[in-house]
Amino acid sequence: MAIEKRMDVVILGLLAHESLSGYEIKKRMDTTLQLFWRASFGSIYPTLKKLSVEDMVTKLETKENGRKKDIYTITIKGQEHLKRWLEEESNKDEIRYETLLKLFFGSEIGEQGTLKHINQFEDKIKKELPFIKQSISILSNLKKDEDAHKYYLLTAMFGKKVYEAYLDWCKETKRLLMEDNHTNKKENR
Amino acid sequence: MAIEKRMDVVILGLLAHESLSGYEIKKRMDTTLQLFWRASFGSIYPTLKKLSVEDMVTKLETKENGRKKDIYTITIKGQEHLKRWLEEESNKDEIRYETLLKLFFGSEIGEQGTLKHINQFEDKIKKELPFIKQSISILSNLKKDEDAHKYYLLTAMFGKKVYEAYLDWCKETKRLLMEDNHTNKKENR
DNA sequence: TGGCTCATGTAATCTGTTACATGATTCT
DNA sequence: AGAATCATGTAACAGATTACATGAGCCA
Repeated sequence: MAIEKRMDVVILGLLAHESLSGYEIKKRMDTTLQLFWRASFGSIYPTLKKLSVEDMVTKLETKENGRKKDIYTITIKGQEHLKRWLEEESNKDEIRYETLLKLFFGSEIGEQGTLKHINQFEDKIKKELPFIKQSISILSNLKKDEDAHKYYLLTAMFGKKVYEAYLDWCKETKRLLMEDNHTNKKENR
Repeated sequence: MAIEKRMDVVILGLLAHESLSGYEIKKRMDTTLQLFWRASFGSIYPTLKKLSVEDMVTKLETKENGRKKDIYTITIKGQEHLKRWLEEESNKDEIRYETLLKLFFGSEIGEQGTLKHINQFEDKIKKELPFIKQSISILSNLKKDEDAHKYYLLTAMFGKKVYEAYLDWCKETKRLLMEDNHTNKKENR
């Protein structure tokens, strides 16, 4: 495995804040954690079952207006497990940008193809950045209420910084490619 | 699988530039591509064999001063395969920072534990940044010689920008955590 | 009535890592 | 002589995705 997603601790981390169902956990992954951690149902439900067997969580079958739902709550043992992991040093940071890989091999498709990738990347980032900024303003107000929000804010700020660096790089890179292009044209005269 | 490493196209991309052995490919992964793409022998050799069967590459058993070595060369078919992938839009960009995940759950271990992670992260980045800068200065001089170097330079510049953004964020985040700490102390009096 | 979201789950499959095995050459 | 690097390879294993299956309630 490239880098594990440590489904056990991600789920425990979410449950440490509030009890949730598998479906709700998935929603968190698609929204709050979306920036740096995603997962599918095919890994969430089995992990929940595993955690249940290991007494890391307890399952409560509820019914909210006729609709049934399995709510999971973290146990002391689960909290300890989470804390142990949280206190370990991480050395598993990794970025994997397919865009970057394509750029690396850019000479195979030339300037035009490369520019297309950069523009696509730029568009995606520009579209996502407002959502991050919105999260930041919401979390800035909320952070006094609950300690956890302060930490959510830090990760959102990370996203903002990094995304802005991306945009910066896009601009600079495009200029660099254009310049070279211009120089080459002159030389070809 | 979270996100595929597309061993086929990475290897073809490297071979498009120069013929290499499996061992040398691994070295490229550990140095040049290290920033955003890594792989183990356990995936390189089987992929090489697969590509060979599919006529994407040809294998030449050589002997360099007594030491034998299997050099792989890309074929026309391989080049076409690579180009097809290069021209597709990528939508598989993903960062997975375990550090960030630990920060997200920071309220579970408190300020001190969180600061430790930030410092460890900062140290790692500070240690790696000089290497990126060095690559940039080398590639800046080389880029006139060979077209490919220009594109390598772009990815190195990406690394620099992002790493600098990380350091910026570390500084800001530490200040923010300290400030809050100070405020709380006053309130508790 | 049909489509969407809520809600849970599993089997097949894929992909890549880890760990091991083997052996030659070069450096100290 | 022994350690490190060069060099190739494979089997066991793990971890997660995809795709599918199922069913209930809500909205238009």
